[in-house]
Amino acid sequence: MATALAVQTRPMHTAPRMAAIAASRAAIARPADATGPDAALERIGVLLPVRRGRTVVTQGDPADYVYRVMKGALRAVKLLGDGRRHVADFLLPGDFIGLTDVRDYGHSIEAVEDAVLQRYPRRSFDAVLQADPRIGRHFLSFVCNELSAAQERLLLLGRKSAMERLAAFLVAMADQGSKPAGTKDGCALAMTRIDIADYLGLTVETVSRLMSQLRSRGIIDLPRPQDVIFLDRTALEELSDGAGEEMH
Amino acid sequence: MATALAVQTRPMHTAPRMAAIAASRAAIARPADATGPDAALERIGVLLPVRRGRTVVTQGDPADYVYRVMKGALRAVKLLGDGRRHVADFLLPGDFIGLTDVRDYGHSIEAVEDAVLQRYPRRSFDAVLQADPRIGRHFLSFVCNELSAAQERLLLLGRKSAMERLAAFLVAMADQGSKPAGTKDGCALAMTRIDIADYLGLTVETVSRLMSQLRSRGIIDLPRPQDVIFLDRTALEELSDGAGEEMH
DNA sequence: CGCTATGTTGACCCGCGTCAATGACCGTGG
DNA sequence: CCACGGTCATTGACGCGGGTCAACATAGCG
Repeated sequence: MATALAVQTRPMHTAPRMAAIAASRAAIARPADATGPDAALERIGVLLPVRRGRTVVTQGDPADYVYRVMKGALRAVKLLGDGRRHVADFLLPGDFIGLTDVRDYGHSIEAVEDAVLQRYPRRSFDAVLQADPRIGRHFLSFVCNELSAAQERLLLLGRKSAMERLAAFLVAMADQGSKPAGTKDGCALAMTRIDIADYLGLTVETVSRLMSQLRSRGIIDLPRPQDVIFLDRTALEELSDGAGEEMH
Repeated sequence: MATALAVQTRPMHTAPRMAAIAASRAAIARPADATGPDAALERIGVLLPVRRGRTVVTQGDPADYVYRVMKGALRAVKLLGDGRRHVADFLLPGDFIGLTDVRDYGHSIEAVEDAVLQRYPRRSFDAVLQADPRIGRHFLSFVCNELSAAQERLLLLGRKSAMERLAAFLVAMADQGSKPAGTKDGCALAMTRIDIADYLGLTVETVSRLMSQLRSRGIIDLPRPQDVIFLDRTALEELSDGAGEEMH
């Protein structure tokens, strides 16, 4: 999905410290590619295993490192003072957890399941960007895709019903990788219902009820809570559109 | 699914968590500066006046141009097939439109009021980026800030009440420039209630009712629908936090 | 001048949140 | 091995915030 981005300039004298950010999933297993960021980054990175439930970075802490997800799944969480919780994103292999030209992390990052990260000191990361402008272009492209995805999510949170959100979520999860063992179509959800609810702007109860409803309507099967098997993907996709294709 | 992130929070007390609207406007009228993007872009751009209500680009059209807002205000709109409407962002002087590596525009861009844009052919724009890596780094920084703002807006749409959204919106609009003539604090709203509602994920009626409620509580004054005068900014800011500061 | 877009307000209602109870699963310790 | 406590998921009963529908006022504009 394309996106018209609105980007704002600011006076040049506040020179931005370069940094990395969020990137769309980049090919991790790709063979060494001198033009991509992979080769250059590998040299400055350290592998870091993370156990399920552990917090990698905390919202508000100084952003001294950039991370890249190699394996597993994590969540980016924001909290409000009264306990409300928002999952800004789920991070999967290839994603970057990083920084911008700002000093502090904007979210806490927690492991949804056991994960492996690669960690780059920010200084080194900046140096790599500095050394090769082409890498900067790659990241610009990545971040633009991130922004585009975030804006689709704004539409979802701002204008879609609970069922539309959940159906879209399930389809997206299925399209992006892990499926329940030995099934043709579906998704294996590493995260809990609470995480899903906080990601979709709903409550656990609503997510749970909608899952049950999808099952009773014969659209999905739920052998276990975390395994969703699609019995009727077309129906799911229609539900995610509100049964009306996006209009241009 | 989207992915990644880890961007920051805004320089805080000003315009807390309001999206892309806030932040420093670009120094458009600034004298030529050889190190910034302004000088290089000026040479390839053409001035383009746009009347209120006119559509500059249409969602789904090929993204052949990049625009920069020089004057006025525009909105980035997405539509769903059943008529639901979502305003992804308001674009103000200094903002860029169409900055993406994707082929098509993801939103329609319409003028909220008479505006002036500068238009750059994408080819030329890319060439400028190519020619000077520093400009690319500036844009990387800009897009990161955009992404960060979008993620604040995700929190707003996903987890905040109608009043919190409106209060945050008003404060952000006030912090970002135009005030009603001859007042100390407040904001002049170029957009309609419908635009505000579609931006905040609400309905016109709700926005209107909340405005009236703020007035009857003595927090704002509304001499005209589009002029909001702050009688008690502190109260507004507390409302925008849900009366509980963001927790880290 | 009407005509249409916009804003405000009221009455009603429904989707989803809230509160509560129950059961399944899981890791831990006796 | 089972007992036990904690987390997670599901389901029901109920209520409210905000959406829907409708009426009316106001303002810009041809």
